[in-house]
Amino acid sequence: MRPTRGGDGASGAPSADSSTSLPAPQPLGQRIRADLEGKILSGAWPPGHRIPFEHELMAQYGCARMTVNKVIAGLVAAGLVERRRRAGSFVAQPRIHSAVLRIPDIPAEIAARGETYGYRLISRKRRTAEAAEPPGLDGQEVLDLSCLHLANGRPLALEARLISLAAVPEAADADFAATPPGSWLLRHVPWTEAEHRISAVGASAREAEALGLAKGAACLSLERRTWRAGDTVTYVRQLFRGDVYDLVARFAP
Amino acid sequence: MRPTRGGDGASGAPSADSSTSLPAPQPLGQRIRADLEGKILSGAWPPGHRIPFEHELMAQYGCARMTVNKVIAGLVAAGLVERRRRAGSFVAQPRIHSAVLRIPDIPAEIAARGETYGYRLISRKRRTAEAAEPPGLDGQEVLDLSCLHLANGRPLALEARLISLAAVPEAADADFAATPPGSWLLRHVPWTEAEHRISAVGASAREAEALGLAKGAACLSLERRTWRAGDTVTYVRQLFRGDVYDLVARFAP
DNA sequence: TAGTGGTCTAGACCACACA
DNA sequence: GTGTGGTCTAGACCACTAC
Repeated sequence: MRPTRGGDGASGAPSADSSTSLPAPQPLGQRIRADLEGKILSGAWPPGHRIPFEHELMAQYGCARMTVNKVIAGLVAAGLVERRRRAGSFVAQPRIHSAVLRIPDIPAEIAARGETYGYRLISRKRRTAEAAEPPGLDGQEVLDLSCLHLANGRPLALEARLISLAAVPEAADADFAATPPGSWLLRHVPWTEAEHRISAVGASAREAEALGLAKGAACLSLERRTWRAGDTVTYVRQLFRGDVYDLVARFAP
Repeated sequence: MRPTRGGDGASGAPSADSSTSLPAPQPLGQRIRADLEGKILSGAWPPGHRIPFEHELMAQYGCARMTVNKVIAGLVAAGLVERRRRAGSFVAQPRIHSAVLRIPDIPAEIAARGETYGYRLISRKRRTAEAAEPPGLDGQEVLDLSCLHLANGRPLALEARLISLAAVPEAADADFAATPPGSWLLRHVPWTEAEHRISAVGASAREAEALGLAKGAACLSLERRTWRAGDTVTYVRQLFRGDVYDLVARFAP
């Protein structure tokens, strides 16, 4: 026995037939993972196809069941595979349904575009949220902020934000005249859940003026509610000029 | 030794002291996972905090290292934890930057809302894509489809789609008069990558007429390019009525 | 009822990063 | 060196479920 990698026996023959002189420097699990992913993503194993049983893969790769089990568990976590007891493991139906949407901090986004970020605080009020307002902040004391994000000196987005002072008391002392509230919150508040709503709306007269647009011009509205342990931390509505801002999501299963 | 769950020793006493008559029906790994997640999501362990070493968790839960290793690997896959050799494992910085955006099939989306789905094929042409067109289909033969999605009989979205006949030759024979191309493709074509672009635009005269809107009305534009192994499979632009359609993304780190 | 995945163990050797 | 995570093993018992 010449333990190639593992603790004792099994040798784990990295590749039963290393036809082209591959010393297989890659961990065996990763090689199995790459093999299975390749079969699935190339379409060789279409959705619904039953992948080999764990004991078959064990024999095929000459490894322990734990090894293939961990690999398949990873594929399940990645949404590529579904498992059913007694029946086997199957290639999952691809779900274009979900995509990873990058919603960067606006300052970071603008910097990434190579433009100069500008920020202006429009108003800052401390008040009690009313029942009719969108987030679940009824009756709570909130900080009500309005601000403008600029790229290369031109208005890009108008932001209206409520911060719960019950959830984030430190916000009362923060200097939002210099720091955008989004950036400040990202650094100061842990959160457990967020909901985004993306829609297209025509700018109101007031909004159009702030953004330098004509009334009714198409804008992208991004609303976000953030919770921590069931309590609403903040609600924000960002209104982007439709002519200069897109959201892009790149997704690989 | 009374092997409660594990193979041989360790006993793994599901709950060393079942003071309240809890038989701990939950697998130990899931309990550890829930404990660690709770600490992270509640903010008790803020971003950057070092979580206990594997050998510490082993001792704390009285289990094998493989068990805690698998748990932490899962947290890494979920983006909650980062690991550095020799240094330890750390709570990852939360990234609001990315959210899981559900982009369902339009028929499924409408059905989920409790409305009746309707579909109308507007045009179907077979032609050669020109160089100036958005996707990377220059010079390829494509199927050029235009169709309308309706909810409760009212127009909801206008769809323009190109399907590469090189990548999907079967599409030439598909009956898109009855089946929306998106649903057909989901069932027939594996894919490896997709890119979405979401923007707000004012409807053109032609688009406004198809959707029953006034010219210039704000619409949500969803563009999607889908690849398989580097080749563009399909490009689609769906134009939703801004007044009746939102995209919602719910996200937990 | 038989066979699948679900979970767990008590070790082991290795690579790597830091002191 | 020293200690961390990275990976792997050769078993084991259990729960569920399709047949």
